[in-house]
Amino acid sequence: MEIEITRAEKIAETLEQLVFSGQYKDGDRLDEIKLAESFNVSRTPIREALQRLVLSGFAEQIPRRGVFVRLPGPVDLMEMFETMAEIESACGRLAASRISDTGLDLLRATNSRCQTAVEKQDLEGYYAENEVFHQTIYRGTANSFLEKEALRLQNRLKPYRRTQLRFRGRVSQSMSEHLLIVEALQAGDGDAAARALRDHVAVQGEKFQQLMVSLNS
Amino acid sequence: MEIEITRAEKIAETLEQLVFSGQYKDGDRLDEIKLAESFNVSRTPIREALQRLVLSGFAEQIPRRGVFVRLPGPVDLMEMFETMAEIESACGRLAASRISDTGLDLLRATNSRCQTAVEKQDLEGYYAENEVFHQTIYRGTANSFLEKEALRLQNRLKPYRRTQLRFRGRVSQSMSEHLLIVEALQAGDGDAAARALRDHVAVQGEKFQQLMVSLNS
DNA sequence: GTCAAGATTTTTGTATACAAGAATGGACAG
DNA sequence: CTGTCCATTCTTGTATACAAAAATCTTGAC
Repeated sequence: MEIEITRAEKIAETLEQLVFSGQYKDGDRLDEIKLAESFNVSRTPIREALQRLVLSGFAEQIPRRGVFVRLPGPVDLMEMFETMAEIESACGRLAASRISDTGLDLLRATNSRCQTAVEKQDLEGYYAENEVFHQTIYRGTANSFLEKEALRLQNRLKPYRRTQLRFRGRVSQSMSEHLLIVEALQAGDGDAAARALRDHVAVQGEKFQQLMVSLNS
Repeated sequence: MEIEITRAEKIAETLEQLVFSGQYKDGDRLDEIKLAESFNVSRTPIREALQRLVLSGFAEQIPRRGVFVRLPGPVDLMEMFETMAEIESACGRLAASRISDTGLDLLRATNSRCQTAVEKQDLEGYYAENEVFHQTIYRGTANSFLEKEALRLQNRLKPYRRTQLRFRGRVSQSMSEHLLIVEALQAGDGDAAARALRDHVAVQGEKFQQLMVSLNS
């Protein structure tokens, strides 16, 4: 973790969390003055934080009008899940021929911690370990640029990934998919790893879509 | 093209161009005061523009120290080319089953304009049409999020893509690769399109690497 | 009562002022 | 002559002031 000194960065992070946590609704205007008051700072660091939100895609700026939160709609989310599936697939392909033995060990260890969390019904633990599992694969690509891109998208989708786990049996299915992924990586089979990861993530999108449909009916 | 009203945005774009065009060297400090003077504005819009550069990855900010241009080194570029290859590959896979007939027509038309440019030895024309060719495939994914990501990376790599064309025979090879891609998309063969596009872009990275090596010797 | 045009207020974008940390340079000890 | 410590200067980060554009409100005509 980097140490962040400036107030603007702290504010940006806090604002991201606020938008993440659903404090704001889509289209809400992020009032510079009110934010400045609530953070007890001037408008300057607030404006810098807002810029960060806009550049990260969490908000939209309309010149001379203000900054408005832009929460992804169902279509956006499906597109993002699909993109994530492809990126993770690419990570799998590259990692298959590059991941180190310690990386594989870490993968297996994380996976068993995942399993333990499942048995304990510890959903929070599962989320955390699952994230590490995927991050280990990103790292395994030995491509720090791709790794960063993957991390960015993973973070962006984080609030929506949990929804899939509401489906009965999804967690255990997910675990067996993890095993498939590990095997493919271990065997150095890039195509298999790519396929396994694409399917694994794509399922999340499909589950998410199912949820959307069911909520609309 | 969006209309951009604020000075900060204009400045950000100009600064990006300046960094692109090699006006600055890696590690150069972007002096707020000097920039403000040269743009005839105050530090405020300059700071906003610098933030944009940092968020786009063109520069790095060290708190209380300043903003420094961060040009990608050979390793960074190889990683970016590799990532681009995977993203284009994903675009090909998705576009194969989704691209419209008009999209395919556009692809073929662009390709023949590419060919014309080659015959005319019009490198600039070739660059432009080649870009459109790939952008048409991005569009064909019917996934605007992925399309945007692909465009972002394409833009980021633009200054470095041309280097590959210095190699004898590369242009004609590239054209035949394009044909392969169009055929796969037309046939709706996702795997073939993915493979063809991955290889097509990966070659660029390899050629780039060759160039790097030859320059270092 | 409704709508429109103008005045007022509010808000964003920019400039400037100020505070605090970092870089620089010089004095002094060794 | 060299290295260290302190003072000065410079730069960034933040606050405030001002300008311009948008939003809102008021007033008056119909």
